[in-house]
Amino acid sequence: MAGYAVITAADGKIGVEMAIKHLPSLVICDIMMPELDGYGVLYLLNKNPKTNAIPLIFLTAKAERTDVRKGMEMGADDYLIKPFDDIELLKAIESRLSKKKQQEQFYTQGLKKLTEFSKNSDGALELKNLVELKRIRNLKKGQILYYEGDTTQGVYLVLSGKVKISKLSEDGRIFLTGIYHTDEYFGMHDALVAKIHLETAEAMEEASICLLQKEQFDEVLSKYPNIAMQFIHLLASSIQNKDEQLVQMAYHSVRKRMAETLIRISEINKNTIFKISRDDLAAMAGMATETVSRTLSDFKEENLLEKKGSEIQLINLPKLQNMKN
Amino acid sequence: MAGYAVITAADGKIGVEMAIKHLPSLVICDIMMPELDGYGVLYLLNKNPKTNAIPLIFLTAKAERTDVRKGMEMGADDYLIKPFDDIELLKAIESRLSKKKQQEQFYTQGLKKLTEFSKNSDGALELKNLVELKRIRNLKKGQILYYEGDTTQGVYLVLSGKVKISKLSEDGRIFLTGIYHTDEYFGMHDALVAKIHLETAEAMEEASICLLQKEQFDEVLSKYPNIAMQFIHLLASSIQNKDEQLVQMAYHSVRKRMAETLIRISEINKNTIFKISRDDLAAMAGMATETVSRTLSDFKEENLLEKKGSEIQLINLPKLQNMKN
DNA sequence: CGTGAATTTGAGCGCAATCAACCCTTGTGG
DNA sequence: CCACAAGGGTTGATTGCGCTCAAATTCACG
Repeated sequence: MAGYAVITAADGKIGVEMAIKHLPSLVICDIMMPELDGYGVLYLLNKNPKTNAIPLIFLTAKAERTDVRKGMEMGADDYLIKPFDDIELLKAIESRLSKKKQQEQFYTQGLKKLTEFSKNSDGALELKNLVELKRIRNLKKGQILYYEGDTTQGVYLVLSGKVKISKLSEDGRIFLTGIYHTDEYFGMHDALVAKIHLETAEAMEEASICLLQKEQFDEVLSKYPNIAMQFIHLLASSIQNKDEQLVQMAYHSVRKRMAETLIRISEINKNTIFKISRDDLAAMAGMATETVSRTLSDFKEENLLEKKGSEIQLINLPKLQNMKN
Repeated sequence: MAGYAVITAADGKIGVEMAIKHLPSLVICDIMMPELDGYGVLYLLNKNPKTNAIPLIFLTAKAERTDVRKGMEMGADDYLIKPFDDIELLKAIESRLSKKKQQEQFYTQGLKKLTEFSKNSDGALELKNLVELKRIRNLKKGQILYYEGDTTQGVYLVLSGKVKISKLSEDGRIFLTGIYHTDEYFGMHDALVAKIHLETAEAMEEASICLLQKEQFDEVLSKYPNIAMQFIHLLASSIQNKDEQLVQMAYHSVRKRMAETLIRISEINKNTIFKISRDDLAAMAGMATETVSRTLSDFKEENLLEKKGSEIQLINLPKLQNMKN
């Protein structure tokens, strides 16, 4: 009655097949289903590059808080609980579809960045084709984009929000190798070298990212040297940073590493005030969370910074920069 | 009488000017001179990209061992002591010039690598012009190619031998960020990003390297995308290695780091037997030399490796790889 | 305003750096 | 041919930084 063309499926498995076949504008999905449950459907659709940008709404009787959480955290776009109002459902659908419209504007934004990226407009058109609306995904805070071991799909461009890239050490400890946000690219190393991700990508806050498919990315690079050059510069400066970090990890004391990490974060955020969890700080500086806590308290004592909750404000940057070892 | 065209200069300063102006095939130079001594001449000629591949012979009364050492270590190609035989001098000259001829063959070798490098032969010709005979330099063990803070000249290709790249931490400790040998490129990061070297390059053994000038390198990359792609891959995989190393530095015990470093070296040398000083090992693994010594002794106890002097032979690779933390 | 998660503080201890002495190899001069 | 530096490598003793485990406290969020 609302004018939508609807395709139905009897269970999760069939639903996924149908979705891949027909590529609908939106998926509405129950959780408790035979063959494959709703979480499975969401997982599979997210995994598949063809379908991972299709909004998905859960419509289910599972009303427990944890169920809702789980669904949202896995990347569902909405969560309706049975019994439901028809108005409610239609509103949710409209809201999702209009959000997708908004992304089209986003897309123009993203494109602008891409065209700026290649100063000489060679290849800009190609890049335009690369950044397809379909490839834009929204991530919730804490949502995982890919895990270590997942097969690579391509290179990602952050349109908004922040994404952290981490690596697991053998004994399970986490190390943050990078934080990326608006207009930055990540996943290049994995996509270009290995077929498998060696790192995990997780959204640090609500973020939207855009996938440049590997083959197409490769093609554009081969065709348009000036774009390739930009990426070479990007990679080269990243190597310098990492070398610098290696020296720091090797020889600097916890105090100095903490100071350096704080400065690095303030540079990433372009602000001396920022929010970050102690765990993330620990994973960036390669130390224990407790030690982070202690060191920050010390720094506060010494009037180098101010902190309330997870918000940190650097006060005495010069002193932090010249922290003795 | 031997048929050489000779240009003379009254002192070191004039000598350098003449050398830069006329670009001779060979320089013969005294050490004790007014205005600028021989070491200064050698330093300046080595520094200048136009003259740094010209062979230089010291011909001097300074006969002390340390003088000879100093001269040779700074990169002189020969050292004759006054009073000298004319035969002796002519032999030295011939030997140097013929060595330069040999380099022409080397040059063909280097070129082969370069053309192989770009599978599709696009741009091979350009690269050929890049690798000019003039740009090939021979380095003695321990000789410094550039220091942190020197201005960059371009990208280097190792033709033979090994070159180590190191970074100084603020308190003067050294960290090895990489070891490069035959057919590998280094100095890219510095040349492409900064105008100044952020790392020090030193020959670990007799080595010969070839300089690809920055502007020309840039041009070739811009013109020939497939070559650029190769470098992108190179850089990307280097980033992965460094990320891996960062995790190791952050969370692994000295024992584990030592094991990983040993394996890395054996992979670089493609051999389980290799020679390396404890200092270099320490600088690679980011620990104290004494600790390296101790750990190696432990490993020997456990039959993981054999060592005599600075030669190490890995015996139980699997156990080293699975070293517990 | 309650609840679970995040953060802070405390106590204890083990690993690896440091300082120091000693050993071994290598090359050199008498 | 031997003695003797000199540099690299090894071993010992000591110390303190930062990790771990544990408990208390604060924060965020519904």
